[in-house]
Amino acid sequence: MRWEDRSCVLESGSTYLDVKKAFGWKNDVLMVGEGDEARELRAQLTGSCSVVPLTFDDERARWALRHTAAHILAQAVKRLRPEAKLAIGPAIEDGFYYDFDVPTPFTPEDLEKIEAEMKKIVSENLPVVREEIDRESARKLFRDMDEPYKEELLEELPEGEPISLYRQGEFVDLCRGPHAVSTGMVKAFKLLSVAGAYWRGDEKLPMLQRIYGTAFVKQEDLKAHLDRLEEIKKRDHRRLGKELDLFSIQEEGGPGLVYWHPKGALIREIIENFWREEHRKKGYDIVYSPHIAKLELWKTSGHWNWYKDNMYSPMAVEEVEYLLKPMNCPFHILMFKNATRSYRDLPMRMGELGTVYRFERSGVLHGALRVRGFTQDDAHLFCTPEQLEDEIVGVLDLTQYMLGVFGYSEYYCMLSVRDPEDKAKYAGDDSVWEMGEAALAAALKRKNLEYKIDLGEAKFYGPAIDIKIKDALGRLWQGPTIQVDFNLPERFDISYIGEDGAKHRPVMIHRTVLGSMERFVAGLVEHYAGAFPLWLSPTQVAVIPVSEKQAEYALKVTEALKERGFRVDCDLGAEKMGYKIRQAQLQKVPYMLIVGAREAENGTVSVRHRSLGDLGSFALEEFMARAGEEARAKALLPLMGRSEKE
RNA sequence: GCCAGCGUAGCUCAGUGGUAGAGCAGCGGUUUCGUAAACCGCAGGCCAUGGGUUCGAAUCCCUUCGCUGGCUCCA
Repeated sequence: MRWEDRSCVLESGSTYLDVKKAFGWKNDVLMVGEGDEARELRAQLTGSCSVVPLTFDDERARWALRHTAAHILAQAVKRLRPEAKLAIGPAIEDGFYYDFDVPTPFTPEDLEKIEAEMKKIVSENLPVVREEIDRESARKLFRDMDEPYKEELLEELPEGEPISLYRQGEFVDLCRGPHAVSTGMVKAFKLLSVAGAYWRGDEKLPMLQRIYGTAFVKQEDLKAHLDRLEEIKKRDHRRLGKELDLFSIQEEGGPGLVYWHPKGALIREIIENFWREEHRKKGYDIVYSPHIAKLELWKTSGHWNWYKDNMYSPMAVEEVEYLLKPMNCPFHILMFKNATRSYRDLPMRMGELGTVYRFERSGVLHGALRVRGFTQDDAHLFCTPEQLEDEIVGVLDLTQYMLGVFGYSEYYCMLSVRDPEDKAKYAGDDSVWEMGEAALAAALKRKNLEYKIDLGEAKFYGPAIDIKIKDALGRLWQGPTIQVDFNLPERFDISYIGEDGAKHRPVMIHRTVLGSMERFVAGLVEHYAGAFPLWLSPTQVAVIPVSEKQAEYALKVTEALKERGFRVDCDLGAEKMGYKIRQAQLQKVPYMLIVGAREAENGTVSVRHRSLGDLGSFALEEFMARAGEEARAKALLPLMGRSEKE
């Protein structure tokens, strides 16, 4: 065995535990890396080779530890509620869960008791031992134990693969592994929540009780993780949306419908103006379309067939049935169709901030992120098949630029394609799907963007690029999507006249950059933790007089700022200055201008930034020039640092 | 939609069978203040909703609505 420049000789039948001992590795070693493989410590050596110790930092070791934590959870539940039937219990991103079928659901108090029992199991430091058995004995074992879900899982294991069990003390589970050596390794863990979850994620199957938890080797890592959860809570757009008075959802008006308050509406307006500007630069025509249309139109488009579950019931208008739009595409197609189009008109890029309404089941609504009425930054590009790839690249360019302005610089691209098992869910024949997928893939390649293939994620009318953006906390959000569609042009029989004078069928791209205004702004709130960069801040500057005596000067400063296009609040209330600063700070106003006798005399302002604090005094003109530049440049960070001045 | 939890003043929350409370916000005063909360007073609630149990319900039980965490589904 070799490790770095050291080596040791071990007898055959030794395990990686012996390797660990031989090299004197510390106790935080969870697994051993051997080439590309990660081995659990109790595994037998496969031969002579070079190895590396794997600790919690290694993803595989982390998953093994959390998987062991899941087993400890199951063991604790079995001790406290022997009648519980075990389903599955995997490690997941940031933690683990285990699903149980229990006659009465778990309560939060149960969670505490289970956690206490788990602590006991950890302190018992039970060895976690792998065992391989044949199918028949496994079948008998789980039948005797009365674990029907395990039996079901067992039957699905492919023939010929070894069937493995893991035992710790009295507990045994059907499991592929790998695991930590003993329950004692799971030093820091916490159960986080209980939730219902369908067996196999199928709502027709029984609902099980799922317990979520997380586990670490070190207590401080657990604490850091819990702090992060706190931070996520603090940034929650629902909380900040209320605190900053950006938007609300009114019970009297109905769930999933967003009310944009003046400050939120202002942010949205600024973003929309930016959006229009950038789209015009890129050769888009901006349009408006109605909110309802005849049922017949939705039959033609195929929505009535493929998208019915997400649409609201028809309403009768003079005995003709109309539907509220869940998408903008049919309207844009009608506008395309309204004139004879020449190849010279293509590509045609039709953009709209279009408000659509979709039925979402009550349980899925979530703040402004998942709602029933929302405004998409939608566009439909009509082009020739030859132009398709270039157009996709153009959309990717626009996307990258716009996201960058908001500070989203990392993203993951997914190529969403049909589920080959379930072609009935999609419209159109194989050849057009293949053409679409090829164009999307080629565009991604040209942009040097790495991507993963996402089976079954395509829309009903075509394949798509779905881009996930990473926010300030490293969380992924559904961002831009670009969909190729050969199907709707066919259904609406749209055409353009080619160079040859004959009719040809254009290709269509559906695309959105921001997604929806509701979701995008909610995402931004969390991304910025409510502290919008200057160009987006509803209030950019708060003018705060030191005392009433400077009210006149404060108003003069305010007027000057307004004149220069700043969004300003002047706080002339009877409160003390400290109070006003606090209010502005809590509202996350970027700049506070404190004006007292000194400033009034010299025509200056004392500048305080919400995150940099007191920046000293500036001539009003200088402040306006620099803050103006910061806003104009859409800077993500303040341009007025103290260091620069001194 | 399903499972669980929750719903008390504009907001954040106390109150678990015996007369509805606090802080902040609001309003009225006093204070004119130098970088994150001045002081005094006033007002504010059909305890989400409808029903039941009880001498008596914010509190216990059921209904409906909404919210939260998940499952399933999505911009």
